[in-house]
Amino acid sequence: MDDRKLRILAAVVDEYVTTGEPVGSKAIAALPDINVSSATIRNDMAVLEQLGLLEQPHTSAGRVPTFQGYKLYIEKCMSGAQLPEDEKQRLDSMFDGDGALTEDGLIQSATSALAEITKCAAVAVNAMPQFSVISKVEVIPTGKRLYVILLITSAGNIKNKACRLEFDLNDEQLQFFTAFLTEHLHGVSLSDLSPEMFDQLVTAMGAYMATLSPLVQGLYELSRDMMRQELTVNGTRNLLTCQELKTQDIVEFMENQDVIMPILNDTFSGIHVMFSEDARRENPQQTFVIGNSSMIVGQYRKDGRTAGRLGIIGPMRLNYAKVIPYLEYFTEKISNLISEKEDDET
Amino acid sequence: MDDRKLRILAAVVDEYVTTGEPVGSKAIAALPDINVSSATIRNDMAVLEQLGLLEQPHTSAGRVPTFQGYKLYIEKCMSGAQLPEDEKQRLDSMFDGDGALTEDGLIQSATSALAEITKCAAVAVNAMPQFSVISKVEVIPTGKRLYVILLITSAGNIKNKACRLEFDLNDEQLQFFTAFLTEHLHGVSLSDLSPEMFDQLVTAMGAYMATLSPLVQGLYELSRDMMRQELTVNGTRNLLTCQELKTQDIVEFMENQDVIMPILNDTFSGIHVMFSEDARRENPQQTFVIGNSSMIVGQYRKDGRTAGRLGIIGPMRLNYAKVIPYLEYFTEKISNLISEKEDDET
DNA sequence: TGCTAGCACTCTATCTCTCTGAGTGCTAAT
DNA sequence: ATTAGCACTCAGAGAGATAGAGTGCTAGCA
Repeated sequence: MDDRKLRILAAVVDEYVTTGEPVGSKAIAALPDINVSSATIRNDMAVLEQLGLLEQPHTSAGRVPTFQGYKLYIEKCMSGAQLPEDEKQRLDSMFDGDGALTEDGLIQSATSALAEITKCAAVAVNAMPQFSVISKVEVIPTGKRLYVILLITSAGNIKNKACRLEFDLNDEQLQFFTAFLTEHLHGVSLSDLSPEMFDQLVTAMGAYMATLSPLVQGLYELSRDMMRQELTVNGTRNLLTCQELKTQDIVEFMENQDVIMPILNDTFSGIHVMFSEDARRENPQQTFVIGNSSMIVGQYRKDGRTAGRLGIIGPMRLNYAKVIPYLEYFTEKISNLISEKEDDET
Repeated sequence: MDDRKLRILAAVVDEYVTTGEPVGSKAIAALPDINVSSATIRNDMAVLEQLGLLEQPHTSAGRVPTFQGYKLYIEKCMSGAQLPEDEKQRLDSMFDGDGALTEDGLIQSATSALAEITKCAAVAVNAMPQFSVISKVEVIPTGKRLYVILLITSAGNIKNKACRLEFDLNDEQLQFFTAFLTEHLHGVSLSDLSPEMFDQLVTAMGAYMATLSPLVQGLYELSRDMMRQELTVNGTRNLLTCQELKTQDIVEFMENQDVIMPILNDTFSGIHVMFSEDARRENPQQTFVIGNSSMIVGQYRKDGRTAGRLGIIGPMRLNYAKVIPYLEYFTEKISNLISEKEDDET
């Protein structure tokens, strides 16, 4: 695999990515940094095709990269692609405005910005929040027999849930319950909460059991709610405009977005590019719903530990050299912003 | 407009709705309850066409209803269409399960069920919540310089927001602030909250002003958040499978769902059917983004007063006789369930 | 040995032409 | 008022024909 062949591969990818048409030998010969004739290029292309890096839609058409071609391109031809400095600044200013942004908010803006910029779908999941612990449980009366349970974790997640009881609680009961919950749940990891544990809680309440068990039930549901990994998807509609993706597939993905969860969770460190063809070969039960698509995943960290993943789903024909730096930027940015916060708090 | 012509119109609509093909005179003559020859039907159809109720895609094709044809059909030919009793029961059981369902939850299940059943997009908005009043404001310390504001309205809406202060509050400050807020805000209608009012609040706090103003700011944002009418849209993807709707239009709608808000808010009482062609004629700045579509809107009530609207957006070629009873059912069901709750509470 | 010019060949996309059949409108008969 | 019959229209499918982009191969050149 000499240098010229790599340059030709890169040229085919670049050209195809921008035009969407199969690339012929003449078009490549016309490029300024290629100084051989089209015949030579034809020979090289034939070799690249034998290596499985290029393919022809039909005999008399130009060449198109295969997913292996893209892989090699990403690996060898675009190392160190960077976001221009002014673009970085433009994006930075987008985040400057609101210092009080929550992690959810950051993920929302990042995915929607990524989707907008790349014209792809952008996805994110938080890491399994099993290690965060309960930092506060509060029960607040809000109306006749109506109570709100407030659950707050060390990771700063807040959720509430309304509960209706059979009877009103008096102050003593309320105080007992709040104290009871704080005693038993403060500092407990979400992953340690089990139905059994809640059963034990209910029995441990003794005389209050009957009255308060709906609240415990509510609390259990709330904790389950918090345990759930949240999948954020933005810009799926962008995919509808790519002709190389089947509308059918996109609709299927819209209807059943969760199928990408295992893929997102499996990814190793760094930026990872996957292709649907590839995935289908390794793992016949199609987790990758959309044919001819690729998925690029990176992770964001909170104080050095993976806190979630951010990715792009788009057609295989994608401007990787442009898109990957953006993804790198956003994961880095989110990591900084949420870690900064944590610093700030402790 | 004699009875036979109406029957022919109905037959064309029914046939076209099921097959999607223009309907010819022979097809109608073959129907059991039509006992005239195809030539007679041709004559009648020509009249219906002159009246603007039917049209031909091209000279040698069958007839297709115009939106005015659908209108007349809905008005004259399908009065009293009802949901079969067993279907009602099936749906009833869907709601039976969870008595603790919130209004939001009900809207979610109703729109997704409607979307599923009708294969259209289902939409809902709550009525402007300007009349609900604040029933509780709470400030809860949750970490170093970190506070959660909890806002609850008489309508049972609960929202929280995290706020970070410059300094920690001591107990006295916290108590003062809670009492202060309760005094000034309890029973105040959301629509009366204005930036000016919050400014006054801040100045009225006197010495506490500097410390607490971020909380007041947070509270203001929270109240704005609650004032927002929430648009729920479900099943837009269903529209992608209708060939008579342009993908382009659907994508535009997905990107900018809010444009239907004014339409939803304008509707009068009862079930209302609107057609994009119609709307475009009356109101050239296209609020109805999707061409060839129709929108059916009904309202749900809470204790007799309109509490929100529920609607379906689909192609003009829609089985109105099937869909409208479903919409009626769901609006009625939601009205009952949320009103029941209100009874229960007061 | 590596590169290039030239040429015959392949194959898709596009255009035109024709043909078929569904459906109509009109007229004359019942 | 209804119907049978007939000529007419027009979209859509199918069949060639054509153009042009791109290839592989061969022979010649540095």
